[in-house]
Amino acid sequence: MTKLISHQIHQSFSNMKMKEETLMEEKRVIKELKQGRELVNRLMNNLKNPSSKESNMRLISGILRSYENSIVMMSLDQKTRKRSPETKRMDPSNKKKRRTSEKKTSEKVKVCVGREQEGTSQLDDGFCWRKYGQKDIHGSKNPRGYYRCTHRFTRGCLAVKQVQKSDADSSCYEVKYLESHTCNGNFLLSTTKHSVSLFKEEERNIVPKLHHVREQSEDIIKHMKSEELMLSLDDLENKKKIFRTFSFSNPETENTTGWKNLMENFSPTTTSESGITNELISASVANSPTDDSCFSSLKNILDLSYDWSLM
DNA sequence: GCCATTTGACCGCT
DNA sequence: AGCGGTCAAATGGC
Repeated sequence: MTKLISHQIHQSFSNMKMKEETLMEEKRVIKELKQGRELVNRLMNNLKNPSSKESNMRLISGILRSYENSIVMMSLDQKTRKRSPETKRMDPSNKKKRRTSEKKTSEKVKVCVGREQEGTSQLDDGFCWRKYGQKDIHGSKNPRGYYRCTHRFTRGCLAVKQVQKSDADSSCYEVKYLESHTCNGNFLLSTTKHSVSLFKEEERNIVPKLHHVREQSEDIIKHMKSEELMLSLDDLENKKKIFRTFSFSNPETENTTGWKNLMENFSPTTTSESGITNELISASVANSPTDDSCFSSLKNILDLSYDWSLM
């Protein structure tokens, strides 16, 4: 009895912790926006007094960063706040309605097939996942497992995957990835929304090594464009005669034709080896997010080393 | 005791 | 109304 009570207290503390985290998140957003406002004021001063030594470009970069961080934090906040503990079960009369227009914007990406790992029902794709649900799916023999990134609350990573055992081949799993990992803290990578992972029995032991390489080269990657990153990985993979993961970069910053050409050059060897169909890749390209970002456009201008001091 | 998983309930969408 | 995705209390393993 006392054990049960203490456990419930513990759970309540966990819920309180979640609430605290939400409040802290709000404060961080406000702080971020205030910083942005401050930078705008300084930029305006600069424009009024051209003699000022402060770099306009640096100020603009700061403003963009501030807005981007706010957007990231707010989108996370909306998703995690869908249902609070006190709105459920505690007081059934105080049920909170879900917002109707809040249609999930995650890009449904891909289905890929993997093989069962001995002694575990999980596929090791190199990331840490936490299961948060399981559902029997209408018309399917096997239930679907719902996983999210372990770092969802600590690093705000929104990556989610769905794993379902194939009806046709019980040793195979269909894995669907929604959203991408942002837990590496790399915003360039965070805009890489689409990824396909393939899991083969003989490749599993290579996965951690690849992640080690990825972490080590994080600083280098920050200064690389996505295409370069892909090609580097491709090169790495070719050297080892393996292929496991490739990422679709965000077309916001890419030329679409160039992107498709790249994929066409990229896919023939990999697809034949891995079993992924060209249709899948085409669909993935077609599914690429199209929402335009003013920020990325501005960033492009900045990247082109536009001389802002001339303003 | 802590943490991950399980599982029934909740809720939006079609 | 039924389905699929998510939540969170309960449970189990270490």
